[in-house]
Amino acid sequence: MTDQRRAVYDVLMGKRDHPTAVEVFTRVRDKVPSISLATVYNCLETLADCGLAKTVTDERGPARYCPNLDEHAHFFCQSCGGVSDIPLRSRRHPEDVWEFPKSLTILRHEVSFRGVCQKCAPKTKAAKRN
Amino acid sequence: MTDQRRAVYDVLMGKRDHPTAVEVFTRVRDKVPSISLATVYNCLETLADCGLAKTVTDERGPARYCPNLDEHAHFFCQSCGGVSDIPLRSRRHPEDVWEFPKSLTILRHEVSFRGVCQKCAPKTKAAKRN
DNA sequence: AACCTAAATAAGAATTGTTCTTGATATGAT
DNA sequence: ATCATATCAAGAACAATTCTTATTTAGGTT
Repeated sequence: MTDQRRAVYDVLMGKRDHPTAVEVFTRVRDKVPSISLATVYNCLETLADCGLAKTVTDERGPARYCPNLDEHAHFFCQSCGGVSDIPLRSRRHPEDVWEFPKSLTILRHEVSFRGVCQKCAPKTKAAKRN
Repeated sequence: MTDQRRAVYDVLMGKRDHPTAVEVFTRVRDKVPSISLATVYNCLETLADCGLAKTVTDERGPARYCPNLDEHAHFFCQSCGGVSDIPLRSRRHPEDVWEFPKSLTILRHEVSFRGVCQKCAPKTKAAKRN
């Protein structure tokens, strides 16, 4: 545990959103001004490997990092780019919906939903009228 | 519909796998030797926009293109990089498993599973013994 | 407390996959 | 045939990430 890792971890836990590596970088520089972006990438990867954070990707956009360790999916707003967590229903599993071939060993899954968030819904309707 | 789009479409339909843009490019050059990679990207994007193909992404790897238009998820083998389709159980929906906030308008979803395929399972076990 | 070794860091170059720019070509309506 | 619009090829540009190298640091051992 180094100063840099501690600072990256604190930044991630301090604000429960889904920052990119660059966003973490700008936030963490307040605490450790000398930190480099490469180190932020390294620290985030280390935290993810340790199970202290999750990596989230929206198509080909920058990777984002999520401090929520519960099993959950993600929602991406097409309009504002916002990301939010979607919880699993209790006692439900992806196997309830998808038919897994027995020959496959499933180790993890990543579920992403795309659409429009509440805040953006009015804008989108207005845009459709044009 | 141009020669290039037709050729890209034929290539995608001709082999039911999940090629990257570069793989499509090398296959399609047999038919249209003068085609450029940028045009392959354009054609694939056009096909995806028309609903004739789906775009599939595995974390930060290259985008892949899928000719299977049925609703399905994807499985990525961590060992060999292979991609396969996972069908939806009949009359099941993601809402059965995840608790969608009513405030969100869900337009589409993307579900990815990761693990080890049948072919790679023995190798992986052997590797674990080391 | 000084020393040692492996691991982590900073800085910037390099890489990867994709998108953009430009001028040339082709297509379809008039 | 002419013109407007869309597509194409070629390669430059771009964004996000990873790699390389030299330096620094953590943390265990004397």
